[in-house]
Amino acid sequence: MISQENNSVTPLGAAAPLERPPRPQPVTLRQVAEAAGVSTATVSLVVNKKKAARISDKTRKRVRDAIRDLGYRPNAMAQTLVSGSSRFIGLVADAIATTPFAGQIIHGAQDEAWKHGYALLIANTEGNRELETDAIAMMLEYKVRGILYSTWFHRATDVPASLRESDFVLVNCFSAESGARAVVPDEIQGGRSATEILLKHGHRRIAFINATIPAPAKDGRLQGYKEALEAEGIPFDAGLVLEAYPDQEGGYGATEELLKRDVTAVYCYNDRMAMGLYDGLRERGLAIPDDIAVVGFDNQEVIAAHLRPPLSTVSLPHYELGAAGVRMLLGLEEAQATAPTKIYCPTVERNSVRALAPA
Amino acid sequence: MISQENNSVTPLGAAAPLERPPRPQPVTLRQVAEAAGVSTATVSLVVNKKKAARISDKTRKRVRDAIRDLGYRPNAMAQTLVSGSSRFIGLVADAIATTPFAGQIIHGAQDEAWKHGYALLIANTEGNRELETDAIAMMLEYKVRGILYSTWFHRATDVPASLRESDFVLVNCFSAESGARAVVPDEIQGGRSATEILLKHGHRRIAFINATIPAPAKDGRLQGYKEALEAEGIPFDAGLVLEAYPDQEGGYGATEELLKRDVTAVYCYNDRMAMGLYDGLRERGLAIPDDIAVVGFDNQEVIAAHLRPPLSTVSLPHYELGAAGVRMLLGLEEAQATAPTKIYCPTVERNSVRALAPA
DNA sequence: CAATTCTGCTAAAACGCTTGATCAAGCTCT
DNA sequence: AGAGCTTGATCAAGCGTTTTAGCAGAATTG
Repeated sequence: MISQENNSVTPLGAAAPLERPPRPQPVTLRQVAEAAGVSTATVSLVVNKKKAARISDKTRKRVRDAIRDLGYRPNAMAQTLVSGSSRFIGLVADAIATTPFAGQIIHGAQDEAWKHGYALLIANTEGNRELETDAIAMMLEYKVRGILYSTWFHRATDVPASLRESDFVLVNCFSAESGARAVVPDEIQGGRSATEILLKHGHRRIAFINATIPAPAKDGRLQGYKEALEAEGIPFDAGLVLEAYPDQEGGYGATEELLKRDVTAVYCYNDRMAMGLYDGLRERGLAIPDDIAVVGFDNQEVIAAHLRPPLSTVSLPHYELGAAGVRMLLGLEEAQATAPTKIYCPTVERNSVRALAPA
Repeated sequence: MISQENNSVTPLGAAAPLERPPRPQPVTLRQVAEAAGVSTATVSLVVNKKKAARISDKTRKRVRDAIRDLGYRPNAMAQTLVSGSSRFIGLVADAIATTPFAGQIIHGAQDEAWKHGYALLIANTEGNRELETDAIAMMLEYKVRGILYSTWFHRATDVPASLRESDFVLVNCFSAESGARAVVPDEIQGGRSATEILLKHGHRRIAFINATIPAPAKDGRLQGYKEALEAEGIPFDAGLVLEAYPDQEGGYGATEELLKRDVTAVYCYNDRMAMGLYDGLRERGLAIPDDIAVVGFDNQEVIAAHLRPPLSTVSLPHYELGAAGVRMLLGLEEAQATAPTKIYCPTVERNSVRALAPA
């Protein structure tokens, strides 16, 4: 039995639950109109700063005062009802927190949306198809201006049927079929850039530790590597391409094989592999960048910027992906009819590469 | 002057911009009612599965068929207008993408909100006070059920005035003044747990590398360390507490000092410092966990799980923070009147700690 | 000075939905 | 047979805005 001592009127005891006072009903347009002694139409006109409207300065001021005094806030729901479409953009993501990647897409989308007066409505589906359908339904019911459908790693996807009931843009993924607008990172250019970092420091024998798992990134980054070599007139040597699982353990495990290749530099499929490789190299007494230069891919800040030495890498432009997705959705940026729009992957140079001393 | 060639009816050239066909007006309740030959009231009743309503099975079916045929979706804005309060919960964050932390708060909040039929409306303020005010205003206009105000690291904050116009809960931060509900990680317990990992493996001389910058975490984690030692009857030795900037470089730089202390184990303020420390230790030829045991704090997956050896640490429960925030907002979980509600920080044991061989 | 144009403001419909009040039938009781 | 239920459905008001058409009076014009 709970003691009855808590019946005291204002319990100030340590564990007393917070009493939330009921909120007053929000102030409406009508109340403002009454307070200012004008019609609701007038108030609306003032609130929305309609240029065309003819309202005397006197009235205008009275209305504004009333608004301030009452603390009026327009009811966006009512506005939306009238206008037919909300100032929402929906973002459905398959993994919000697994990596910082999705966070950056959200961030970019949110900033850009905000810039154009839109708010972001997000839903996390964890890859669950049913959740996804529900999430899209919810967004549709809220009459979103459009939906950004995003994945945390670059891949092909199929477009859920209900997505077609709204405007939508695929972000960080694409669909083979029908003209769905999409924006993805330019993996090929990224791979080229990564390789070029090494090239421009004089390296000629450059290994590439690719991922084992199939993905657009796997193909694109390899292709970029080839293009960069070719541009320098270096023949592609398939023997210099290794494959490993794209994480720290994979990079670590590839060390042995790598060293057999007698290269002066390595380009890793991603930063996590580079991190593992650092360990492998160090265990064998090899110094970065003096004994071997390393570049990664992804620019995962927590890792790349703080490795010893800091890792040169190529950025996956997730923020830009989100922002570009929004622009495309709003029709501010044109989509290509035939293929996903590719976003540039910028180079980030740190200290894991050094000019090769002439032999 | 733009060339007129684009006037061709359907440009099919490779770079032709995608023509978006105008969307048909969404189907309304009224249209469904007409199609089914009933009143809108009836349709509303069956859509909302009102138990009390008396609708014959025949009618019910006709309505449902019409709904399906027309592809009707309720207009949530209209519903909200009527009901007065939306199914939105707002989340304002000061840094969505800087760390994975905010992502996890969002994730937890979104999952929990969804579970109760709410959608998450998010805004990123980047710490900008003006943006913050705008974001909150927007949420108020959308008549959110309440607002979660979150910070990416645990700290004191002051509550923006406009926040008080709505229900709100502070997440990962707290306010000294007035009874604002808040939920924060239990830093003390976390510090205790971290130390206990070491203790239970037989370590007695345990160093603590604390942060230099003041924060609830700094005090709490230290206090937890003291409590754990005390519980084991080990006198606190201030000489075993170092301080460094809480990142990789800080941890690396602390190595030297640490080794002068002649300890068998270290507890680092966070995983990033531990990562730096790994490098420092390795450079000096010391092996983890054999020569020295290490535990971190935060459980930053990308780092902790993939260091060599994987790092034992304590989790910062960001997901739970977000989820608990939502529950508290919805009144499903009681807030304490006097202090922020503290969320448990779970231990994550990996391989950076080994039982100390008896001397 | 009458005709016209401006100026400042309002009335009222519409947006899509919910819900309490109401109603017409068909039943079941005495 | 009439009173009283029950059943199945409709009516209509109202939620808080926006916006078009229109109106009264003042100012300008010829």
